Amino acid sequence: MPELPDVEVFKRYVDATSLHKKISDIRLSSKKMLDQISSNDLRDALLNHSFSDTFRHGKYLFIHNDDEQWLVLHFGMTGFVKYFKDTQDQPSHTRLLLSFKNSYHFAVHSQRLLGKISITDSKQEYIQRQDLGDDALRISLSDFIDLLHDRRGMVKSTLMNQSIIAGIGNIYADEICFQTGIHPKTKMNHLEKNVLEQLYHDMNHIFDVAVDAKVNVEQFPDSFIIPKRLKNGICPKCEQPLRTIKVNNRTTYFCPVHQQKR
DNA sequence: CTAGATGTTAAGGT
DNA sequence: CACCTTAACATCTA
Repeated sequence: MPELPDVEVFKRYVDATSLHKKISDIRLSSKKMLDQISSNDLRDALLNHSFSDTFRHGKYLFIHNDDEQWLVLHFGMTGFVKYFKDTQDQPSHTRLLLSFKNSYHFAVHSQRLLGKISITDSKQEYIQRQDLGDDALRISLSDFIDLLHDRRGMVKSTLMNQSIIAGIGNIYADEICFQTGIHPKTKMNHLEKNVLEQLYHDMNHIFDVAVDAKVNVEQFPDSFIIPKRLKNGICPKCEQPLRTIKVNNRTTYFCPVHQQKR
C-alpha cells in the first residue's frame, strides 16, 4: 500500500479526523518500530498534546504535536492509520494506539512491523538523516532532469531510489514506466531529454490521479496498468498479455509491445 | 510447504 | 569515491 499517494491520502485523513484533539492515553504494543527513541520519548511528546499540523515527504508522514516536536510515521509495506470509536474497529495489528479525550482512538497498524515510529524536533534534519531526496510531487522539472539524466542504473531502480527522489515504490514505478512507454530495465542515461520530460509529466499526472481517486484502484482510469497488475493481466492499450520480470528483486509488470528496451 | 507481498538497508561489486 | 545491485529483514497468506 504505502507509496507516495497512499501516504498523501493518510495525511489528508489525519487532517480531516485527528487534529486538535487532546491525547489522553498512549499504548505501544511493539518497540520494534521505534526509531532512535525510547517509549518514554514517545509518550512525553504525545501525552496531553494534540496534533496540529501534518506534512508528507516521500513515503514519510510527519504530524506536529502542537509543541516543538513531530511524530514521524513510516508505513513499510503494510502500514496504515485509522481513526475510530469502537474498540471492535481497532485494526488487528495495532502497534501504536492513541486515545483522544473525545473517546475516539487513533491506531497505527503494521502487520509486518516493517516501518518506523519516531519523534523529531526538526523534520528537515530527519529527512537528511534518512538520506531522502526531493519529494516526487514537489521536485521541479529541471531538478528532475539534473538528478536523473546521467544515472547509469535501470529506469525503474532509479525511480525507486529514495535518496534520489522520494516517494516512488514498486507499483507506481511500473505505472510510470508504462505510461511513458519505457522498458523498466532501460538505462536512465539512455533516455533523451524529451523522454525525461515526458517521464516527469507522467509521474505527476499519475500521482495526481491516484490521490484524487483516494488510491482506490477501482476508480483508476482504464488506461492505467495498476489495476491489471494481476496474473494474466492484459495491456490496457493493446490487450496483449502483460509480462512479468524481476527488477530489484521485485515483481515488475510491463507490456512488451509498448515498452521496448532501448 | 514454498514463494511472494506495496517497505528499507547493509554489504558487496563496478 | 560515487554509484549500482543483491540478499536479508518480519509476518502472513495463496
